[in-house]
Amino acid sequence: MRTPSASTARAGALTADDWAVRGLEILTTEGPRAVTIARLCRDLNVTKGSFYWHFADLEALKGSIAQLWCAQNRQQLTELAALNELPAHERLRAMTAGLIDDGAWALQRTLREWSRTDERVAGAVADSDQFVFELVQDAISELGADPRQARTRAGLLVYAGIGFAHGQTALPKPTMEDVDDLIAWLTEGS
Amino acid sequence: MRTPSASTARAGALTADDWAVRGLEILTTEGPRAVTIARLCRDLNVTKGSFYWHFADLEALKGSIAQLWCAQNRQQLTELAALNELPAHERLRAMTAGLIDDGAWALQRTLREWSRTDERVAGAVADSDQFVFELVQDAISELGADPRQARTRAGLLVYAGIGFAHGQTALPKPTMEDVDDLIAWLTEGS
DNA sequence: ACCTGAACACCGTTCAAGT
DNA sequence: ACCTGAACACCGTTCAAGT
Repeated sequence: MRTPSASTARAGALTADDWAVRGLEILTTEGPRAVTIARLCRDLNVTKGSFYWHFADLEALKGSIAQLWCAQNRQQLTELAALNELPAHERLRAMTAGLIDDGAWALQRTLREWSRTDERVAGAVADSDQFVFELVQDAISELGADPRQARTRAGLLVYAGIGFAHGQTALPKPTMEDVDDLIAWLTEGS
Repeated sequence: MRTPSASTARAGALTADDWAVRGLEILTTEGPRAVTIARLCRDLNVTKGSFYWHFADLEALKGSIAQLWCAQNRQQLTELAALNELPAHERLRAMTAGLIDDGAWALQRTLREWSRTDERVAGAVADSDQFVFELVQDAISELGADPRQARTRAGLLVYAGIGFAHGQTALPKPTMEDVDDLIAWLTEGS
């Protein structure tokens, strides 16, 4: 990733990827309001003109950042799915537990926000959601639900996960005990 | 609402409320990016200095807009709760149906976004969530769930609703048939 | 009490010109 | 191919001055 894409690139020259990497770093540590062209230029020691050679506009950068995030995210989820050895029940439990105390909501929220104004971001987020949905659906299926049940219940769970990440509201935060109850109930016969 | 709050106010003078009302209009019809001080000044035929007499900064305006939205929202929900005559089952159905095809997500999404940077907005959104949660919890209770079940299941439903509003992703959009299934299943005994 | 007018800092975007 | 430098439009914020 550190090597320039084309062999003709000069020594200190930047790649579009360099901008995206630094952008994701800033987004992660300082939030969306800090991701600005002027700020990136300061960090990378170039002027704004350089940015506009690599990207059409700010939206395009957001798209690249989103793709980077999507790749990382996908890998993390794949590791999680590699818990395939565990019984489906345990897999579900691990996924929801990860959701509740993981600090990665903030990123996800911002990406969803961006996806409203940028097609590329929307695509990356949709990919991620689809991936999670299938993991959950498979787990519920293995526990003996018929296909229709597995689909609607997986949808309910995944939507609830997204809602939990976006809520952070006055609603009661589920305890691990609640989660166990819900999973047991989700995976009962109809 | 059109009459100035203080009796000492001059004829053409603006109220803080006037700014909030116009702000909510713009937010509703053109989205969050259009809600800008300069734009409001154009619409209201005043200069920016006028804005800063009424509000400390842009965040303060957002807070006022949020409170306005919260009031409207609360009233709408109360009407919905006035379906108290209907069996609880029908109430749940009406609420979820309203969620699925209502076009009011966009507003809610923006308000949640704003609530991350403004305490007042966060308060208004929390109020709204709490209100919905109690409606759902009561309905589920009436259908014979014990208090603990009612709490966790209502949480699951409400979070799923929030997630659905924020998702708009690649996930399957639930049909009304799915909703009926889920409600029936939600309100079964453990 | 309520607003104007002018200023300032900051950001996104464009583009001719450099190497 | 990759970047500088300077310009422009636009927005948020401040503040002295007006009525």
